[in-house]
Amino acid sequence: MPSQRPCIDRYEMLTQRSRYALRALIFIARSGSIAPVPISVIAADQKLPRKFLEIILLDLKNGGLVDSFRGKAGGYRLAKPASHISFGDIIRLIEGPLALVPCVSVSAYQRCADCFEESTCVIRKIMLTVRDNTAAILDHTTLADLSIDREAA
Amino acid sequence: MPSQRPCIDRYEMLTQRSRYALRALIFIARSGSIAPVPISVIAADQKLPRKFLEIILLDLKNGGLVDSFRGKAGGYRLAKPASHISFGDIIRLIEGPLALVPCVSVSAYQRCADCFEESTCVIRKIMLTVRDNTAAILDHTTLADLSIDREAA
DNA sequence: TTATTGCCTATTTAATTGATAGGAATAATG
DNA sequence: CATTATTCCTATCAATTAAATAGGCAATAA
Repeated sequence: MPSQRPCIDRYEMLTQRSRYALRALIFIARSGSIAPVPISVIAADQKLPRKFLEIILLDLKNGGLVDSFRGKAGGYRLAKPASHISFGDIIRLIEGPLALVPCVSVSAYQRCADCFEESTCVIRKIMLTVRDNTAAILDHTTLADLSIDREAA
Repeated sequence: MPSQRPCIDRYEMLTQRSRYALRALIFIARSGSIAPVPISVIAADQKLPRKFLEIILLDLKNGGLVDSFRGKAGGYRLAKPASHISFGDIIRLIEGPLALVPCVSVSAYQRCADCFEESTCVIRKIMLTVRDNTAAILDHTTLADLSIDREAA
């Protein structure tokens, strides 16, 4: 085992936050309910840590993906039609840009600190291709594509 | 330096380690030299922190991507033809699996801890598509595709 | 023998991740 | 009006990681 890399697990993967966000939103979308869904219901059904989920749903609210309602009979509801909320939207909001290097990010472009010549950088060229492909897939798939009947089909 | 993290807003991106590894290997490949390239030359040309680069090159050596030679006239050399070393090889070695969730990783598969039913998981379905596309791109591009004349073309 | 080079072990600093805790604000309802 | 079920806010925690630096050991060619 190399010195600074003791464990075998993975580091560049999606965080729990993002996975929880996806699961929560998919659950809300599938519930089809017009009434807001309380966090306790989401947490119980999806077996997610309730308090942690609170923070995530707050981010989703601040990001404009859900609306929330306080007090009794409160909860969370999609802020837009399910067909207008893509995986890309969710992941960009919770996780950050899809790009693997800052210089190919559309949502948060930044020149690499030690870049010599961006236009001829071969790393950039490949990472741009990867980003575009990833974005095409994630932006194309929405919460509406995941309804229960599609699932059964 | 205000921060140890040159890119402040993004977290799932490639680490510096991976970028440094790519740049070092590209430099070695482009040098075309049969004689091993000393780390001091790589670090100076690419402006990489020398001691940090040592650790990275050691990982690349242990991973079978470079051969190293000690002593005077020592240094590093590609362990295989450039056409046999892909971006995917390098990134998997230094960064980890390409997959965004463990359950779609080929090199390090692991069932998600709280997975209900892998076969019907819609998150998995999409992340598998992303992984396959990413892997296709990164595994298809090798260090031989980055020669200087190609660059100029 | 000596200069040059890679190799090894340890340490440092700052940040992030995942999570928990306690309470305040808000709203429906008896 | 009081109760109760909610979201919202602030703070904290432990563990892990990234990025880098430092110092010395080991090998090897000239």
